[in-house]
Amino acid sequence: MDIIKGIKGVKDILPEETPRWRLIEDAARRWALCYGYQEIRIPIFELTALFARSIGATTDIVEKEMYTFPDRDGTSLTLRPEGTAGTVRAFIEHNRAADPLPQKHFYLGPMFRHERPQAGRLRQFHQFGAESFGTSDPRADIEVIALLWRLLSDLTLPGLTLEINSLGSSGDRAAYKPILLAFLKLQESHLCANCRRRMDTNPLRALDCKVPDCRVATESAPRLTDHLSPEARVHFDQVLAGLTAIGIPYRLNPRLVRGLDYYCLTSFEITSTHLGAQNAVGAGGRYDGLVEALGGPSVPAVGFAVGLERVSLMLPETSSSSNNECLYYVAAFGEKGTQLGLVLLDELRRIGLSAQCDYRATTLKAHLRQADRSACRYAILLGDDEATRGSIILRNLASKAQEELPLAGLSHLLKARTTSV
RNA sequence: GUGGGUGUAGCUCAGCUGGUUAGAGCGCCGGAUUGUGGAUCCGGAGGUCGCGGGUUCGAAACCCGUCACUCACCCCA
Repeated sequence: MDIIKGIKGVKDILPEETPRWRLIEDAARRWALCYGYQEIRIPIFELTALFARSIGATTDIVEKEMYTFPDRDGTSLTLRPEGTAGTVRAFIEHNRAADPLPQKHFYLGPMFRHERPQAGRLRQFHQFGAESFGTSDPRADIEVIALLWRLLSDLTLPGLTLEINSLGSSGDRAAYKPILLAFLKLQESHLCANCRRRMDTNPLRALDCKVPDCRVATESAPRLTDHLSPEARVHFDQVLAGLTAIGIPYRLNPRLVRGLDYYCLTSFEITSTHLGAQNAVGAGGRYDGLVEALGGPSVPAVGFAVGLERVSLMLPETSSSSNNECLYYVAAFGEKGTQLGLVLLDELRRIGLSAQCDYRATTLKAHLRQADRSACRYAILLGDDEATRGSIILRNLASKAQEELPLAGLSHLLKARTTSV
């Protein structure tokens, strides 16, 4: 019979890897809480219409990357391809705008996109994201970027660069588009087929095309940042000044155009030289119109998302080991020893001392080998000799020092010792 | 969706221009040590050579197809 295998692009995170994931997730939670963001847990699937309306009907995500399926009554549902849409939906649905506190949320969990897998890209992948609602002040942009930057720096990820741009207001982009389009028309013969198509759909995307000829052709293109309204210009300058004030280095990238429709004004991306072709670790921006577009009140917002697989790929080995450790190995063998060992093991665990045993082992030698492998601190030797004496031998596996202790009340004695240290 | 690379033991990989019983290292189990782990030595288990077809006296190797994995494009975290 054929074995059933996992789905393409969907990976198991095995026990050897979970400590590094916990390290990442714990750091993300810690930093988010530290910045005053509260965890929100939103569903893994939503009505398809939510994503179509928020992300943009003509984006690749919506056009060809969503896991969409009909519910039993025919309603179209979709596994979430990102977290902002659901967070905004929840924000509107529960009328959070009425809450006087600043609404700052973070989330952590799996996302789904039907793409061809490659290094740093999976069909089920994990994101940590933060969303700040209700504040149009540039300090909110700075705060969000700082949270992202401090988190990634804390994890000591190598080769990080913060790139930043302003997309202006929707009005700015509307005014800029014909100017850009006129320029692209002149260069049309030098552009790739893709970019020629983009001239009709989303001309801004031609600016961050990776085809070398296109880069050359658009080198002297008019810049969106030169066509910002005074308000957008001030906002952008304040964000940059704030980043400088708190010591976060950035690089202006006038070509940085985010793929999702809902972004406006500040747009940023953190890349690393230590990833493969997918070098973006985290990215985000401001999306002032989204809440209203989804039927809520007019509420400004800014946020980001980090790809946790990409963080994991970059995480230095040194920071993630030394976990999963167990304190006691109960080496119970022989007829009476085995019986007493079963009880002792349970007593240790009930009192909160981690303990394990390999039930397959029948000899002391086999037990000690397992104790060594499982990296326990101590082995408790309990054979028939000890059983008749009513004692055990406590062996320090590192120093090999042994001492005989009474079996009665052993778990309390050991508990008292570990807490007094 | 498009292109390249790779599929041999649990893992990492050898395997010559086709040649007889398919190999190594690591890991695993056992023994040397009848109640003391890691080191050493000895022994053992473990393989539909991704799958299907073809060429051939003979295929892990050559040809065709197919699937999987992987990297890259598109795009994105």
